[in-house]
Amino acid sequence: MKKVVVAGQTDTQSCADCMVRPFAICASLEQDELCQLEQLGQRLQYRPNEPVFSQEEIASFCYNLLEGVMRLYKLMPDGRRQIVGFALPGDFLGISVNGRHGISADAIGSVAVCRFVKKSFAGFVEDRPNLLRRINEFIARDLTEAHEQMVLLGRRSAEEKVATFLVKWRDRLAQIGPATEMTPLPMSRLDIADYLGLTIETVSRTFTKLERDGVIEIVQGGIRLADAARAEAMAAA
Amino acid sequence: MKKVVVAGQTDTQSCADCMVRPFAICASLEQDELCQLEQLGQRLQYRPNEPVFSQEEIASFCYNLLEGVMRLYKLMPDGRRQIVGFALPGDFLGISVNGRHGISADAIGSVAVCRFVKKSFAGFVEDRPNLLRRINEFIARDLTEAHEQMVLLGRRSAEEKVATFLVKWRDRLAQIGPATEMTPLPMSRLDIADYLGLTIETVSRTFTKLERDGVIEIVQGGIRLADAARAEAMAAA
DNA sequence: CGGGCGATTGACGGTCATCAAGCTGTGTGG
DNA sequence: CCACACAGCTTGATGACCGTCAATCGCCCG
Repeated sequence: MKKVVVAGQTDTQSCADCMVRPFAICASLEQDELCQLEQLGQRLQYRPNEPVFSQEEIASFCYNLLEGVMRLYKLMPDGRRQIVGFALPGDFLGISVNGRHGISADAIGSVAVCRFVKKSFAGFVEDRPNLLRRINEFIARDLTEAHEQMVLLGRRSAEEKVATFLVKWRDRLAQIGPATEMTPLPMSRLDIADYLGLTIETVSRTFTKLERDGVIEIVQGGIRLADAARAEAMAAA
Repeated sequence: MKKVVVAGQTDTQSCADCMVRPFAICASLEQDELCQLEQLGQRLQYRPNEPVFSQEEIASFCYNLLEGVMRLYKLMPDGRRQIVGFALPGDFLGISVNGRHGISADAIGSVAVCRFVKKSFAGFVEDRPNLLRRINEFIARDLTEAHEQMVLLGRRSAEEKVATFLVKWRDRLAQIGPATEMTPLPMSRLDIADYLGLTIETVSRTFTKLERDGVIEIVQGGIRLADAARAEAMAAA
């Protein structure tokens, strides 16, 4: 029986049968440590488009994403938005540099997280170099991806941006789940536009152009990479 | 007497009188640890435009930047370049995620670094949670700055990009050295263009426009923020 | 059936890239 | 001492790419 829990309420579910553990920071923990950490975590569920934390907010918690997809973004004072990443199960969120969140995070569809009070989590991490190193690797990976995204934003054309996004998104999904013929796109066109530094219209036009050119096929809720080789060529490096 | 050392040669100089220690990861070390680390580090000097490490190269070393400015960048197969950051004294470089460098790094002017063999450095860090946490904070800060740079690249106009760059560069210099009336720009216009996702012509035009508008004054080797308030308004958030 | 939201398509214009000169300062050699 | 070369920077003319504004479509759901 699946229990539906709304944000703010807790659930009791064991780390033992956590699907994302091999992908999460928890993979660096021994069995007994895992039990200790379990005491600190709280399982929460968020509904579509519900905010999880916000830019400038005091960063009291950090999160393991268990299920669903989140958008991570920054807003400018005049409302312009830049999505800096999409989070998938296994991702660790909420690291902050000055006690406040540098970005905002929303659920895209339904989302389940494992939430920790930052202070107690920090205490747990304190003298566990294994876990510290694992967190290190996670941030370093994020930084590497951020560098690649800068290349995309600063130096690629609209068509290259869209193709690159689709190829990388497919690859990320393949890493955490079974490979599928169809690549689901849970985020809206507007989300994609704000991720790629484009407008929604340009994204839409580029999708249809790629479809006309036989590179992709647009299907309900996602796309199919009809000519993966050509898409990968556009995404080169 | 100042000793000039070229890349590949060593120098013996003590961490005790290291100017950048308070800004570097070393600030988290006790006196005795500092001495141990000193055994592992090697002081090296690089000439203007000399590469320090390169994308895809096996990452055998990591570096503390002691003096000078470096450009950190990624190259696309067709030669397009995106500068992902400029490094200043105190910065820690060479973190890699898969054993290979994700970016390239050059000296811009003359540069001095403290170089460590990654393996021995990793051994030193191993069971020093203080240092691990400090490195964590450094990467997290880099990631936060990367997020801000994504907003700039994806969502700001050319004028906003240049103004933002100048304001932030001035602020960074102020943090590690004495505040000065003139803001030196050791990097070329092309470097600035490749950092902001623009062409050199657009950067040049924007500089002259900002000067005509009384926002900046272009001087030998740098600029003066004539109307800092207006520049900061353009850089808002 | 009608309302509403997300996506698509079209017409148009602006911003910034491209191509091409010309400029400025610095170093070099006759 | 001046001509010259060269690299970095600036300026100008032109146009492409993508943003803006607006209309329409398709789909879901009440």
